[in-house]
Amino acid sequence: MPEFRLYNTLTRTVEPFLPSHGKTVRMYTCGPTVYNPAHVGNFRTFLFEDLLRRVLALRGFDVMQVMNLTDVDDKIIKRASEKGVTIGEVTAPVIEQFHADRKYLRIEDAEIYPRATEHIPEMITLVERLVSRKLAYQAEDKSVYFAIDKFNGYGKLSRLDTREIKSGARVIQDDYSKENAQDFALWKAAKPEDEASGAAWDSPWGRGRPGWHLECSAMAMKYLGETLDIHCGGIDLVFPHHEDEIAQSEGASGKPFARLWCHGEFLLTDGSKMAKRVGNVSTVADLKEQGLSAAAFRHFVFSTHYRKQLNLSGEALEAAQEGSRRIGEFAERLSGARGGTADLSKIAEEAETQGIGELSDDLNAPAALGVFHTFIRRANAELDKNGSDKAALRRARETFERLNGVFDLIPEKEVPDAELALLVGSRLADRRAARSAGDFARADAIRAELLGMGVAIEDGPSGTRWKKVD
RNA sequence: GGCGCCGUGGCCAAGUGGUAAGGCGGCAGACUGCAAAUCUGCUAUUCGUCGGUUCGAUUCCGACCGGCGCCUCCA
Repeated sequence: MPEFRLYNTLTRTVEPFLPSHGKTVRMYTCGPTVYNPAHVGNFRTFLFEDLLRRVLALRGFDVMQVMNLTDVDDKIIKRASEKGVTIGEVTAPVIEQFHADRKYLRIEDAEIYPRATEHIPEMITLVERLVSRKLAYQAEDKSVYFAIDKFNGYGKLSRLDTREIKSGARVIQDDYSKENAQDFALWKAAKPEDEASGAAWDSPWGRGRPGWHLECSAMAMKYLGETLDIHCGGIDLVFPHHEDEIAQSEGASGKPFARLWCHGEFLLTDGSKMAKRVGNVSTVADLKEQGLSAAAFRHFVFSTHYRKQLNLSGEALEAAQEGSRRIGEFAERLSGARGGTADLSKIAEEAETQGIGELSDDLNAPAALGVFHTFIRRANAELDKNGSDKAALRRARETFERLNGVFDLIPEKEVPDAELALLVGSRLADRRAARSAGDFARADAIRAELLGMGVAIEDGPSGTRWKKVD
C-alpha cells in the first residue's frame, strides 16, 4: 500500500502522514457555531473531514475525532437577547438540526462533540497558564487578551505579516483596551446582555465569557492531548482562528499544538463564497426540496479536490445526481449477479489498488471517483458475459464495498406508498393483460394514465417496475 | 496594497516534461411491441493569451488577461 500523504498548511507541502502514537489518529475538526442552521458550504468542509476519517479507517487507522459545537458567541448572544431567551434555548434546536442534516448527508459520527459551555473550567485554566507565563494580560476593560508579540512564531500558519494590513482589507475595530491592535481576547468581560442570556461565568478576572478561539484549544488538548495529529477546518479559519489557537495552545504547553493542519476550500455560489453575510446560502433542506439525494450531494462534493474551490451549480448537481444513480444501479446489479469472469477479478483488483492510491495521495477523491466509475463500466461489461466465477464476483463486490465505503454514493431508496402501490398494481395487471392480448394501444393508454399520476413504468425481463416521478 | 489559489471538450473535473482519467450531456448500437430504464461504443491533434527554457510543455519560467479567496470572530 502506498504511504498516506496529506497537505500540511503549516509547511504548504504534501507530506507523508503517520499518527504519533500507534495506529490511532487523533484529529480535531472545527465544528459549527450553532446560531443558525449550517449551510451546504459548511457541510462541504464537514464532508471533506468525513472523507478524511473514512480514508484513514480504510488505511487501517483508528480515528479519534473531536468536533466542537460552539454554543456561545456574539451572534448567539445577540439572537438570545433579541428574543429574550437564554443562549441554550437558541442553540438547542440548531444543534439538533445540525445532527439531523449531518446524518442525512451520511457524515459519520465523530467520537466526541464537546460544547464550549460545558468546558468553562478547562478554558479558565488555560487562560491562567497563559497569564502566569506572561503571555496574557487583563486590560482596563477587564477582558483578558493574548499578547501576540510575546509569542514567538505568531503568524507561522497563515504567513500573514500582521503589520501589513492595507486598503481592501476589512477594517480593524479599534479596541483601545488592548496593548496591541492584533491582540485577541481570551476572556471577555461580561456585558449586561451576556448576563441576561446566561452567557457569563465566574472567573479569576471577574464575570465573563470565553473568547472565540479558546474553546478549541482547551477542548482539543483535553480530549486529544497537547499535540494533536491533525487539525482540520475550513480555509477561512487559517487566520485568525487557527493562528490564535496555535498561539494559545503552544504558549501554554510549550509543545507543538498540531502536527498537521488541513484546510478545506470553499463552496461558491454565483461565483462567490457561500456565506450568510453574502446572503447566497442554501441548506440541506433546500437540497431536499430540489429533489437532490444525499448521495448526489456527496458525489458533487467529492468530484472536486478538497483544496479547490467548488461552484454550486444546477448542472453540476444534476450530473452528480445521475452519476450517483449509475452507481446505485450498478450496486443492485452486482448484488443480483450470479457469477463473474476471471477478468472481473482482475479489474476489481486494479481498481482497488488505484482507488486507494489516489485517496492516499492527499485525498484525491475526484481521481479515485474516476477510478470507481471506470471500475463500474468495465465490471458492467464483464457482467454482460454472464460468467459463473463466484470468487471473481465476490472480489468485485469487495472492491465495490471498499471504495463505496469511502464515498457512500448509493442513492437512498424511496419508501413506497402502500395505497399507491395497490392502485398501481391493479392498473399494471390490466396492462399486462392488454399486452399479452396484443392490445398495445390500451397498454400505452394505461402507461400514459399512470404517468399522469406521477408514476413512470419500466418493462423488464422480470416484470414491470414502477417509480414515482415529479 | 499584501499574501495565496485557479483558468483543461457543451457543462463538471483529474492529470503529467514525452504527447489529455472520469462523470454529466450529445450521438450511435444492443435490449423492447413501442417506450422507459439499463448496458455497450463514440464524442478535446488540444489544456486562458503571448513570449522564453527544452530534442520535446498543457505540465517549468516570465508577462498579460480573466475568476476567486484570506488580510480579526466567517466552514
